[in-house]
Amino acid sequence: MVHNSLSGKKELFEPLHEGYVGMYVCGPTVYSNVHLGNCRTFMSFDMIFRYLRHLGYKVRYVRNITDAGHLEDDADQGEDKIAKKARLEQIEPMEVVQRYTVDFHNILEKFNFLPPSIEPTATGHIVEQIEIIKVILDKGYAYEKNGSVYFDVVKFNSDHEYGKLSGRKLEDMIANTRELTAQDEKKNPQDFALWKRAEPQHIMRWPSPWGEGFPGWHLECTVMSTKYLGETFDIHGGGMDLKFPHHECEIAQAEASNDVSPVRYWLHANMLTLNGKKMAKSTGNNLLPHEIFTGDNPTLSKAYTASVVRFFMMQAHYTSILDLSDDALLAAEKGYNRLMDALDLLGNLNTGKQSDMDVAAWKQRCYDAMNDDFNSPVLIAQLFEAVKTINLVNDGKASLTQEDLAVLTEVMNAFVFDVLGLETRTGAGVESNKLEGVVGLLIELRNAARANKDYATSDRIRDELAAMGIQLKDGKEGTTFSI
RNA sequence: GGCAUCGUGGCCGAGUGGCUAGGCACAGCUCUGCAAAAGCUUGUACAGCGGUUCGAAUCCGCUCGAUGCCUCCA
Repeated sequence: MVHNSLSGKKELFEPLHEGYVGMYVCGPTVYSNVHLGNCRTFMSFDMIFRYLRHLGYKVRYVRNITDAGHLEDDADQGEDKIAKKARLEQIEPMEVVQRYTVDFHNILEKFNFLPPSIEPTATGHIVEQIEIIKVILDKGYAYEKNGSVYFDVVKFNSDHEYGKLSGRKLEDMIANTRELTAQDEKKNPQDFALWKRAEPQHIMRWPSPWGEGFPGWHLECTVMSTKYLGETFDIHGGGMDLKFPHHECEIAQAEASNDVSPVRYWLHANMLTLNGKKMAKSTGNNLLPHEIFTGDNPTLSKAYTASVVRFFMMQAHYTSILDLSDDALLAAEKGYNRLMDALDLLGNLNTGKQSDMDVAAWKQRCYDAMNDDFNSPVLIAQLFEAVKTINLVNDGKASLTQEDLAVLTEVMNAFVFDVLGLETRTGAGVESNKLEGVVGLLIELRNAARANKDYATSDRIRDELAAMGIQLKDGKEGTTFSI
């Protein structure tokens, strides 16, 4: 079952071709550092991609990079975002693209994203974009004006339905349009650009039948999705904010050129807010992904690992608004640690003659959760049911048969690592090995002091390490530490 | 102003017509030289007001509030 934005309901998911899934997700416009909310969207689809693969589907996952054509405002009067940034920073447009594409990939790698099957760029598909504009022009759903080509929304709406995805009616939109200045070229304010004439100072430009220019936003997604997935494909994803106008325009372009509705299931990931408010650079209520890893932001009390953030995001359903705050991350970190502690125990549990847990039923509940519109929070609740059992078995208060433990281990690993994409807490690296040695020595000294009842010394070691942020944990099998 | 989504216990966050979500925090217990850590146990909430129903957090209506889009932002 998936939630289809087109119908507003949960529908049974049936791929177009049995065993295969085509999925397209609107990628970033690479003109600045990737937005944390954007990361959440991609993480949701990464989880969906992972789960579909886990179920055995052969998935072709296409996520584009928009490196041209995203105009500054939807009145289509603005300037290409990338060109603008390049001008401001006095560098080549492709230098901007390169810099932020690399940043995007770095951040996603930290979050343990699976790479998509294809990651096409808008600039790599200028020819295809020009071709589709010709088709739309031929069919009469677009018009050229002074070297620019606009999509004729009113014409399209006369024999198609514009606004069906976002629940808007063209008449309402016309009634609510503000007066915009310099709206001379478009027949209607709702029309959007397929091709924009490049002004003389514009540095991103390509030749076309209508003169030198650059493609309009929306078009690259239509072109690249149909090129790699076909005229109709299974899943189209993106952030909720792209529902209108971007996805609406994609539907219009595809229907105008191919006469078929392009997407069977529209999936929209909801927004991420920060401390209850939307993130915006202008208000300072903003948090960059790398600032979470360093803790270098006024809203955070400390740094968090990528897996903790990922766990935090997976604890909310992808269609719900999620509010990020320091308290919420702190809580998520503890829950994540508890999950990982249990996973560590899994390898050396004693098995018994009977099981105090119905592992088969539990496994089914895990799949039921994910089959219900990828309900990762319910899945996590189930995983914690297993954590409880693991801890009880570890304490000798419950038992599992060898077979059940094997199933439990397999299912836990599959969901935690393969589907949710979490990673273990690794302190790998030379520096941390040294640190481990040093702290290990201090632990030895402290335990020696404790054996001698020299508590002044033992407490001094413990408390001073604590002051440095290193916490000692006395367990049954000895003392461990965490930072 | 229009459209959309949503308002759940101290906090985060599932559920969506009758049966304990889960995590964090708090409390109690176990463990411990004392702690911390860890483990176990407990906690009965659904914005407000009406309505439908044998029964509503869950459906309908209204009010209030939030978030998103409509205008750059995922």
